[in-house]
This record gives sequence, structure tokens and C-alpha cells, in this order.
Amino acid sequence: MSQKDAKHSYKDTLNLPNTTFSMKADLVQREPIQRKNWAQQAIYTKILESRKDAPLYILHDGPPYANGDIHMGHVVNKVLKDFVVKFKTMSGLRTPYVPGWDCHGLPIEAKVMTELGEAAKTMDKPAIRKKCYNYAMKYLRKQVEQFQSLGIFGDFEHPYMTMNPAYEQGILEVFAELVGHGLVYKQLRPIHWSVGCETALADAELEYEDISSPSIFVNFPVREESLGKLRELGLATDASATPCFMIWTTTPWTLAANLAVAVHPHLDYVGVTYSKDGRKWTSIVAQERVAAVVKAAGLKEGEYQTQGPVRGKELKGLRYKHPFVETNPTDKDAWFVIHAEFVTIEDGTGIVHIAPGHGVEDYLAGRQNGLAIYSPVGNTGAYDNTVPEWLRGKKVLEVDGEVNDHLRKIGLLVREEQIVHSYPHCWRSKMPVIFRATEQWFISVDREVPKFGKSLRQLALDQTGTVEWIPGWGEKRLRGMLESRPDWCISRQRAWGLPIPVFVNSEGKPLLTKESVLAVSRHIGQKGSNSWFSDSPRQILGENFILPEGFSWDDLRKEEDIFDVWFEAGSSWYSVAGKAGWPIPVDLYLEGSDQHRGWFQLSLLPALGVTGKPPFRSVLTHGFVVDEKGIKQSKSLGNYVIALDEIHKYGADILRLWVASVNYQEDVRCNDDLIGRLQDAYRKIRNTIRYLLSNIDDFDPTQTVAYDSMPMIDRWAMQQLQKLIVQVRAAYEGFAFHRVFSLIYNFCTVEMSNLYLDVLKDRLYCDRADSLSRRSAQTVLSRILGDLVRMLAPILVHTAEEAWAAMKLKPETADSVHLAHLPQPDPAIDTTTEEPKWSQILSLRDEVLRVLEGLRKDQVIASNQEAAVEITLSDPETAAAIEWLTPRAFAALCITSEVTIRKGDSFAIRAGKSPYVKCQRCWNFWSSVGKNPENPDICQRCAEAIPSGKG
RNA sequence: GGGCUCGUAGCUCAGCUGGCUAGAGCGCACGCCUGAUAAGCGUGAGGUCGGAAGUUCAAGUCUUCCCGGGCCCA
Repeated sequence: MSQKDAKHSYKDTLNLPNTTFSMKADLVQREPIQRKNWAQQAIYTKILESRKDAPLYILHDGPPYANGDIHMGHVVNKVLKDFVVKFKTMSGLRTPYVPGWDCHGLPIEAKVMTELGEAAKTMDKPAIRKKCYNYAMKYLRKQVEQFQSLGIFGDFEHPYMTMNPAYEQGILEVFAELVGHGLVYKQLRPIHWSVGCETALADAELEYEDISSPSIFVNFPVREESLGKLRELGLATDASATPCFMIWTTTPWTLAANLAVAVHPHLDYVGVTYSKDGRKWTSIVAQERVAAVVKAAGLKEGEYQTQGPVRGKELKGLRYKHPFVETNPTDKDAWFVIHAEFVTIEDGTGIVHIAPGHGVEDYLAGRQNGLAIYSPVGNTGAYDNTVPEWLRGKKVLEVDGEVNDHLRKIGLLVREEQIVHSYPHCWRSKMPVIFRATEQWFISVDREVPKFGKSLRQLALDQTGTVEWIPGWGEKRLRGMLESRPDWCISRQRAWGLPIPVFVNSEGKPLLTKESVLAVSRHIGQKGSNSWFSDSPRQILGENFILPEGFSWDDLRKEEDIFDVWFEAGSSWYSVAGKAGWPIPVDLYLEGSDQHRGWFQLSLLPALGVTGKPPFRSVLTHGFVVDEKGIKQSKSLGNYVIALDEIHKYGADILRLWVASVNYQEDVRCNDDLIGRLQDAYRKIRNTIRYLLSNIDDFDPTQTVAYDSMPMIDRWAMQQLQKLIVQVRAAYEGFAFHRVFSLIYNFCTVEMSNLYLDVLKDRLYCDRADSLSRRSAQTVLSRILGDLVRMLAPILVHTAEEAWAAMKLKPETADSVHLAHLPQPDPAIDTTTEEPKWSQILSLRDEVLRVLEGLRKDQVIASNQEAAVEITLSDPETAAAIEWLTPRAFAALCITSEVTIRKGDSFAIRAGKSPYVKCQRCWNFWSSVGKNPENPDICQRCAEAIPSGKG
């Protein structure tokens, strides 16, 4: 019999791995089948039923916007949520998850209007709204499917939608409460106005982009009547010069609405006298800005003189001539110097042009100084007829050059240049926005809520401490925003949204009371918000509604402003969680860090107004998806990752593993390559599972070996497993999924693959199938498998389920791994006492492996089994550890055939080719080979292991 | 410009209240095995801890400034 033949015959006598769990994952093909399976057994419902009496844990979903395909930001957000829902479920809690969608609002309406084109002009609001509804539904359905393709479980059959009548009713019930508290008011006020979309914009609807604007220095000539005072102050002593207040602005078009100039009362001002265009001027500016102004005017040393200084407060009330408006267009006084604390010496001239209708600070200063809130600009961004004739009807965004030319012509333009600065743009039309005063509805954050004796702002600031913020700085961030936020502008002049339920009579008096809003809410809850446009006030309010004094049914008109969509989303804690009967505050809100200003804050405020409490117990935020260099992803840079492509290319479990692998508290770097690398980790984990499965194929629970009867290395493995369980559970509880990932991945590679599983091969393959030593190893493998698969289940949802199905004996009877529980550490297993010994043993093993590597390099041996090792130990601790383990077991640990230990004065390892013959069955070089007459080419152990008749 | 935040090997992460020559896994290079095989094992090379000052006996860890990135705002 030749050597080769002998090999073949013995291979059949080994207990080689066997499993149906394939090495190749085929995720893209196999995952959809798995999902269909789950759908058929209604896994989501089944899970909830299995936790029927368990304590509730509510992760309340923040609604994504129902347009477009999902992107990587959605993937990160929804997968993190699914991790939470699944691990909480596996911790034994009842964890319903109801996904939701934000359906109203400008993005959809704008898109629909574009699609409709000219046709839109002939359509009424209900018709346009119908189109918008269909558009939202279309994308909602798409996204439902896309989210589910990530293996996310939830009530996708009944998601919440902000355009559902029942949801809308909830919004109005929240609103009614705020109206009842007297927090809602209407006011003329400059707001961000989108010229492109002809609507007011919320802060969240602004995008800041760099644009180039004219930067101009303009002289405002002082009026005759104020010259005396000026001379007294010693500022315009040269009678041949024209005294002026010099202002600086980057929005020349707002000059038409100028009503005052502001100085800082505590700054020093001087007069700068110089010649320009053949005339002499004295421009008054802040002393600290002289250098900059002189430079702007192109004056050299000696070409100007200064007079003063004078304190800004002395200038108050001085009058000037508007550069190009002849008569005051307002019914209040105008064109004089006022004081304002916001004036700075950082740029400009230290004198600020004030147009109360076109800036927030201007507005506040204007109100304090009795100015009109003058805004001569219409919805389309064109001037009205109150401005000088040459400007009437012109678009303000296109008029800067003309204004400048005019100023130059009349000699008042001192300097014009271009500057690049960041400026707000409309998120839809992408056009620069303007500030414009219009009538808007607001929710006050500073009025006291009678019921709670505090304003919403105070309530919010008082209560951020009761919320758990993950990471902790979320609280600081939100507080900073709360402290400085203005009143909430909730009205929008568009079609696609929930109408603000206000009626007005012919005198313009609004009807808006808690009772009226509740009456409307009942109607809309029944018939949906379309009915606002189709039904009469009487139908909407109901026959039984008693109109307050001053209103009659035949003099009642509906207003058509709609709500800011943030108010709708901000009511979800009520419309969804509240109506489902879940306790509020709910346990967790989990969104990107942009939501500190968005959903977190705008849910917090209404909830405080209604309940006096925040809507959430804890708030977890994650960073943004950026490219591989950490730069924001954008279409223009071409560093965009298309989420659906990644899902289709790698499969959901790879994407989920990627999400699990990164620290989401920072920005998450992402590109195709970075995701692709997770395939390596996936394969390692999958193969570990496969190897575990394949080696317990012939194992049944009756063969379980008790921990105390196990070989030391098996006990070691059990201890490592316990440590892993403890750490993984802690990581899950702390939402530190990347710790879960690295713990499990390292366990698979280091403890299992590199060490334990490699070492075990000899015992598993070569010992008698039903030997105690082999059954002990199988006991351990079986435990590890059952625990590992359950710990992985929240992350590798499909793969864990596949493994669960392949397991002949499961730690729990559950049909699905997602019905099972996270493993508990076994308190009977002591993980500390033996650890120091193992530390000695494993470092000695490293030394041995290094020596054997040297032999291999010198071509003395190929495999470690060919070697015999002789170790001289000087350190008594190490010697004791090896003795405790036994040299025989240590040899097995090094996968070498023989280790002999000596004690001596200095540490040494000597290794060489074993003097013995190779066992043709187990490939060890053992002295017992050849001692068995029946099987002379194998060792004693193997001879005993072979079933009779074989070999 | 302001608030919050991040910056440790090619990648993903550890480094607690400052204390041994800064760690892990992957990847990479080289080698081994061919009884986990589109697998498995070993060895090794990789870091001025974004930069600069400072505090300290001692700093990746504290302070200040600067550079670069992100979110939110002006």
C-alpha cells in the first residue's frame, strides 16, 4: 500500500466537519428569500406577541421626508434604530416600532408644481393637493420597501403619515392646547422669504452658500436743521464741506426701505473731511473705523482731516436726507439717528443702515424707536409703488447694480466692491432669500404658559437635565439653541399642508380659540385636511359651534396659510405615541445631530406646552455620512454613495455590519470601498459560525460534558465566552454597537480561529467520535455557537437567522433567533482565577511559535507537528502554569508533536525535527507510531479511535 | 463670524480620573498548510497620537493658540 493510498483510507476514519451551512453567503440572492419567510410568518407581530406581558420600550421613529430613494443617512439612522429595537427585544422587552413619514411640505409641492408646469396655473388647491398626496404615497411605498430590504422589522403595514386625517387631528389638538394657553399670535415681521417659492421659510429650510455681493459705502447727507448741533459737537467745522453719515451695506436694494441709521451709544465718532469728485465732504464714522473707511475711499495720508471724537449717544436724533427717497413713505417719523447695541466696529463704518422691514435687528431697533415696519416688496420679490419711480416693479434681487449706479450718479457712493460671504438660500428654489416683513403666525416661546407658570423657553431649559443625552454634549447643544431661538414662525403660504384653522371676518378679526381649533380638528379628523378647502366654515366648525361675539356665519372666511411641517412632525409624540397609548415621555428618540434644532427641539416645545414635560426620556444622536476624507458628500464633488447600489451590491447584512463597525457619534466616513471591506469581517464571522456548526453535527445534548470535567483549554474557552457575553451586553446597553462588533469580531479571529478552533482540530478530528475529550470540545462549541449567533442577531439579522435554522440544538426553542434572548453569563464559571496562568501559558506559546517559525524559514520543518520542542524555564510561575496545564496539553496548544520542559537558570527554547515517525492518521510525530501491529503506520490514540474493520 | 463637535498606524477602533519603549483586528509583505480549502495558521513591517507653545518630575491624555473636517446658526 502506497503512502498516498494510506492517507486516503485514514481520512475516512476521521470525524471531519460537516454542515449544510454554506461558506458562500450569497446574501444578495438569499436575503430576499429570508425576508419573504419572515413576512409569511408575520415575524413582527409574532415577536410582539411573544413579549405580550413584558415591559414596554418605545423607540419613537422620527419621520423621514416622503420623497426620493433612501440615502446612506437613512441607512445609518434606520439600521441604528433597528439595532436598538432588536437588542431591546432580545433583552426581553416589548418593543413596538412604528415607522413614520413626513408627507406635507414644500419639497413635494415644488416637485409636483415642476412636473405640472403650465397646467398648475389652471388647477385649484384641492387638485394640486391630490397630486401631492399621490406623490407622497408613491415615495412612501418605495421607502417602505427599501427600509425593509435592510432587514428592519416594524409595523410597515401601518406606518404613521403626517397627512393622515387621524394624525392631522392630533396636530390640531396639540395646536388647540397652545392656542388655549395664549401662545399663538399673528404679527408683521421680517422673516426669511423665498422669492422663488413665494413663501416664508423656516430656519430649517435655509441653506447657506457663498455668494458675491456688492459692498458699498454710502454718504447720507445731514439735514440743514441738524447742522447747528453738529457744529456744536465739533464734527463738521469746515463750512465748505457737506456733512454726512456714512453707512456700509451689502444689500443696496434695502436702502429704498431705509428709515434710520444707528450708532452705538458708547462708541466714539469722528468727522473725516476730504475731497471727492470736486466736492468737499465730511463723513461721520466710528473712530475705530477711520482707517478702514479712508482706505475704502482711496484716500492717502494727508488727503483727509478728522474732527472729534464725539460719543455716539450725542448723535441721537440728528436728521439726514435719504439718498434717493424724497418723502417719507410711512406714517411714522423717519430718517434720523438712533442707538443700537448691536452696532460693532468689526466691519463697515460703525453707523448702520436700518430698514425695519428687512432685517431682524433692524426690526427690533425700529420697534424700539417708533419706526414703521416698512417693506415695499411684494410676494414675488418686486418693489411696490411706494418706492421712487425708477425702482417700481423691479425685482429687488436684480436691482443692486442700478441702486449703486444711481448713488454714484448723485455723488453719494463712496466706494463699491464685491465681497464673498455666506448667505441664506431657499432649500428648494436654491435662490438667495430676502428678509421681508409679512403677516405671519407665531408661537411665542417667551409668553408664560398659565398652566405651568413658565414660558416654553424656561420650561425647556429647566427640563433638559431630566433627559439622558447620548452623547452628553447634546444637552449643551440644544440649550444653546433654545437660549437664542426666536418665536416660532409656523405659517406658510403654500397649498400642500395642514391649514392653520383660522377664520376671519370682514373686519379682518381672526377667530382662533381652543374651542374653534378643536371643532376643526374633529372635522378634519373625519374628512381630512382637504375638507378645509371644500367645506364651508359652518360645515367645518359644525352646526352646534357657538360663534364668539363679533362673528356671524355669513361673515366668516377661511384663511389659507398652512402649518410649518416641523409643527406637524413635532406633534408626533402625541399623534402617534400618545394615541397608541404608549407612556409619554417615550424611551428614546434617535436621529442625526441636525435634529437638535429640528425634530428634537420642535417636538420638545409643543410637548412642554401640552404636558409640561419633554416627549422623550433619552435622545441619541448620530453623525453625518461623509466621504472617505471626511468631507461632506455632494453631487457636485462626485463623492456620493448611492445607498441602493450598495445594498444591491453587497446585501443588507454587509451594510448593517458596516453601520455596526463605525462610531456613529462622530461623522461616519463612507464610500464603496469602505463598505466593501466589511466583507472580510463578514466572511470571518460567517466561517467561524460555519466551523462551529460543522463540528457539532454529530453532537446531542445528552452528550454534554460538565464544565468541571473539561480539559483546561475547554474551560479557558468557556471563560472567554463568559467575558464576551458580559462585555457585549454592556456594549449593547450603552448603544455602543461598534464595541459589539469589535468584541465579536476579535473573539472570532483571536480567541476562536487563531487559537481555540485551530488547537481543537486534532481532538475533534482524530479522537474517538464519542470520547469524553471530543464531547467536551463539542459541548463548548455548541455553547459558543448558540451564544454567538444570538449576540449577532440584532446586527446580522439574516445570517443569524440562517445559522439559527441550521442549528440542530438551540439554546432556546424559538423558531426565529429574533424571538430568542441575548445570552446570560454563567455565574458558575469563574473567569478570574485561572487567568494569570493562561497569560503565562499563552505568552510562552507565542515564544514557541516564533522559534518554530525560524525552523520553517530554515526549512527544517514545514508544519509545526513535525517539530519537537524543549523548553528550559527559569521563572517558577511559568513553570507552575505549564505543570498545571501539563506539557502534553501545552504541546497540543502549540499544535506541535512534543514539548519537554526542564527547569534551569536561564530561559531557553530549543526546537528541531521530531525523532519520531509521522502518524498517517493524525499527522503527529509520536513515539507510539509503529507499536500497534494491526496498524503499524498510526499512533496508539488513532489505533484506538478507529472503528474496528476500518483502517 | 458665533455655538456645539471631531482629528491616535492604509482602514475600523482601544487607550479610565496625566505615569513603563502608544495597543488590537483588518489590510499589506513574507512564509507554511492542503483533513474549515474562493478556507486555515504563523512571522513581520507600519504611528513626529492634526500642528505649535505652555503647565508638570511626567501629556495621546490638562491649558492656550493655530490648521483641517462636520452639524447648526449669523
